[in-house]
Amino acid sequence: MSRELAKTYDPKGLEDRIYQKWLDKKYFHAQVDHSRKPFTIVIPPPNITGQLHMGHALDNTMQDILIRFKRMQGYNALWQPGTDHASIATEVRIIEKLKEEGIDKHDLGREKFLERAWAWKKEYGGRIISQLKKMGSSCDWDRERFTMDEGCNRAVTEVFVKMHEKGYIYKGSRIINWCPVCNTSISDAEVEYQEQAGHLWHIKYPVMKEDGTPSDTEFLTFATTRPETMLGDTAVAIHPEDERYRHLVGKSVMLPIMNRVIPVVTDTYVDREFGTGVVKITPAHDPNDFEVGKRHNLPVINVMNDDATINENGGRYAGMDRYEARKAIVEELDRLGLLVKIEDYSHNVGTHDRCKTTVEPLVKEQWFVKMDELIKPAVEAVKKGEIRLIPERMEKTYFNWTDNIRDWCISRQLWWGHRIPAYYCADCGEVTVAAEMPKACPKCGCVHLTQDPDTLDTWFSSALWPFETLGWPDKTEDLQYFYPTDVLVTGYDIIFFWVIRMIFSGYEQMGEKPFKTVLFHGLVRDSQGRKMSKSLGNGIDPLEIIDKYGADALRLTLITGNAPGNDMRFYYERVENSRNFANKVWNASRFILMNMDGKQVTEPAAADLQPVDKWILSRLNTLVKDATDNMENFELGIAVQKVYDFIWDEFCDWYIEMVKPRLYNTFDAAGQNAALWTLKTVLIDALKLLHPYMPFITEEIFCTLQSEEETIMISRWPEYTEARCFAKEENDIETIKAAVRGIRNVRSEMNVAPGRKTAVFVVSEDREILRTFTEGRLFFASLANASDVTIVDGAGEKMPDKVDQDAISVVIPGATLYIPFAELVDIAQEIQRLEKEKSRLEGELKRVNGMLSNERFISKAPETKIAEEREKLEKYTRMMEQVDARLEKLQGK
RNA sequence: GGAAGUUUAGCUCAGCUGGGAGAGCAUCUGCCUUACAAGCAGAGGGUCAUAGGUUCGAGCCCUAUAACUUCCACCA
Repeated sequence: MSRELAKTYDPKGLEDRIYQKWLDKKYFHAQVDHSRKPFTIVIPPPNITGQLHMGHALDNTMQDILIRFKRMQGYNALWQPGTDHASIATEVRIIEKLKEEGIDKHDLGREKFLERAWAWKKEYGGRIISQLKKMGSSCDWDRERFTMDEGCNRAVTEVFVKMHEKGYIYKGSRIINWCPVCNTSISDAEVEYQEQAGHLWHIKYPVMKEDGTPSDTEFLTFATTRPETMLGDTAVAIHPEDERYRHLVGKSVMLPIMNRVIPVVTDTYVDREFGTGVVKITPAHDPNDFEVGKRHNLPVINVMNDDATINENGGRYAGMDRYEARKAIVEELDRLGLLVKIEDYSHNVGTHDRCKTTVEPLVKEQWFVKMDELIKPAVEAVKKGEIRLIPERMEKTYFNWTDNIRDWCISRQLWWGHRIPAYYCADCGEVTVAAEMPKACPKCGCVHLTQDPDTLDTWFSSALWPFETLGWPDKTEDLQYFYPTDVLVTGYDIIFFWVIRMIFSGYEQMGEKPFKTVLFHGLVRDSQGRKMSKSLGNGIDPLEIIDKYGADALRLTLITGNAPGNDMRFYYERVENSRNFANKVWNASRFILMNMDGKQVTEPAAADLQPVDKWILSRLNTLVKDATDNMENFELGIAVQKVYDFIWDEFCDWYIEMVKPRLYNTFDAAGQNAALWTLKTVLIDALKLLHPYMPFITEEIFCTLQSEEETIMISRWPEYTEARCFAKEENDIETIKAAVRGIRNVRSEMNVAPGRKTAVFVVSEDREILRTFTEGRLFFASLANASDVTIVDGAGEKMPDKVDQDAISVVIPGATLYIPFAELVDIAQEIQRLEKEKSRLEGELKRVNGMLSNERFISKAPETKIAEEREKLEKYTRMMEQVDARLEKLQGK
């Protein structure tokens, strides 16, 4: 590769080229290697219907950072990719598409429908993958899996059969959530409650008299939000201790319209305080009523069809839609004089999270997973810290769900998905659960067997993802080596759907946790804090951002300034800033390359390294330690912020500027070499630290800089070393920086034209400080815009009188700087400036003295802290003396 | 009804185990200084929501309050 970089940073063209190179070189591929430690992440498989959105972008950026970091640290890093068939989401999309063509799913038939689905998968399944590649994701694409591939199918069947044998999976008639639009049952987790404005209808039923006829005068009044369900009422309930209704215990009421006599039952479920303290009981259409019905052996009368129209049990309302029926029934009750009143009422209505249709609780026969036993190891694991959730507070959410867990309804009346491996005998009705269809009914021996038409909840297969992708149910070497995985990165919004289910499945099937750590991130919202959604049209397409600013800039934007589990807002300004940073890195590198041009840069002798070189090497060394520590603790945003600050502030704005005079001094070859070597060394390590966050630009620069190296992505992660701790040099350079800042400050304050250079006198009694300035004289002069720097030993030499009188002075720790401005100096103003500095120092001294004179501080604070404060006291005292001396001189004039 | 989170500069947010309040953007001043105007140098701007408490010391820990957000439950 050439040793040149284009003049301006342009991610376009560069990123695709580099990604292709990585693919060609198989850098992402991981295989079992017992000489190295594995580090594994399985991707949350994106839906095949999906398009890359900001959530994916964030999720995958985080995973890629971790994987690249660990890979560089020498781990055998595997990022296992794949996609999810997304049963219901995909099926809904295909139905929509068929509808456009005027085709009904049922007319098409199951087989043809599945053909369409697989064609869909073929067409769109790869789209999201290519989009993930645009992000720079270093997944092992050779291992790409799909939740409905042959291996996953086997895993699903195996788990179903095994859990059925153990009694964890059963079929039962229970009240479930039904989506009348998608025409399927859904799990509790898929129900989303929405507050809706509705009504509370107060209705009365006539009490039955002794003679078996309904009373004209005695009624029981209650309130309901769903009057249409009265068609299925099989009782009216009151609280057993409710004095108001004691006389009605054991009696019956007449259910109007249906003209059915139904009992008055007593049940503690009834809240005496709410409404009239009377509840109508519809066991077939309300989960609570279902329970009441069971307790009192009430009949369950289902009055609704699957499409939420009233069925034949609803008498003359049969065939009517649920909301039409509601209206008509209320009207009829009104005509009958049984409608007492209508109140406005706002309440929560369960809707299907996919289509937002109001779900209908229905009694149906479905397959369930029994949760009480299965969940135990999953609870223990998090309690004992065997699985760590980040941030920790997610544990509360986790336990809130596990503590109130109910059996999981896993059967769906859908076609796209894993078909339930249960077979029914047409002759004797025997149910056989087996991996394959039995040749004959094991009970009656006949051959009239049919498979259950239902498929499984899409999360049933995702729950097995961490081990099925590594070869389970076979005992593969991969599984042995890469499982359990290390980190799961995902949004907190699917903790119930996915995280918990993976955990109990891992323990149940593997006898081992699926991952050690779960790293949660929040939602990426728009700049106004709203969720990005199609209906609002406020979504920002990551691909557009990549096209305009580059994947590196997008990645950096998503990972900075955000704590785990917190939502973030997306701003274009922030992407611009990230892009600007990339440009900064690019240009600094270009500068270094330009200066290296034609020169052989070699490791300098220790003596050739100047304090500035040691300073930046030492600062880098500290950065390596801090950033690595942060990354080990999953504090990715903090880590990269430190790298950012180091590169932009310390390296570019200070070190490069400090080193320029030496680079331009062609007479000192050794000094030049030391400077170039330091520049290059620091840049390379900084690039490495940045690589996981901004993989493309760092690769491009690294390879240009190190023409003999093929890639940065498997280069060695920098390590902290005592050999590069230079505390003294760090201190010295900080002093010079303080001097530079001080001078720039007064120059700016006094509006000195940048073109006007001035002499600077540095006066100190401290030999070390004198030496520091002597060694750094050249760059100090350049940074301070000085025409000439005179270093004066305050202990021996004397300042030239003229300078002393007409100069501005700046006090820094250990030294006083004089800048003779002649005509610009206004003594009164100068005194004022020094007085200001004096009062600042007084404040500091007051604080430090306050602490040090506090006996309790001295006796209780750690010694290092006390020593630190004593040093400050010393420093400020000296500075105060310097200011005082200067003031005395000026005022005495 | 239960729980969690948030409250820090004009805006959006960091602040990791308690030890002198930070960034980006925005604002103001001056600079096209031979890597970078996608830049450089300088400046202004904060009772860290409120009230208590613990501590030598609190943005950080504890208690209460307020506002906003989210999740869970679903009293018809």
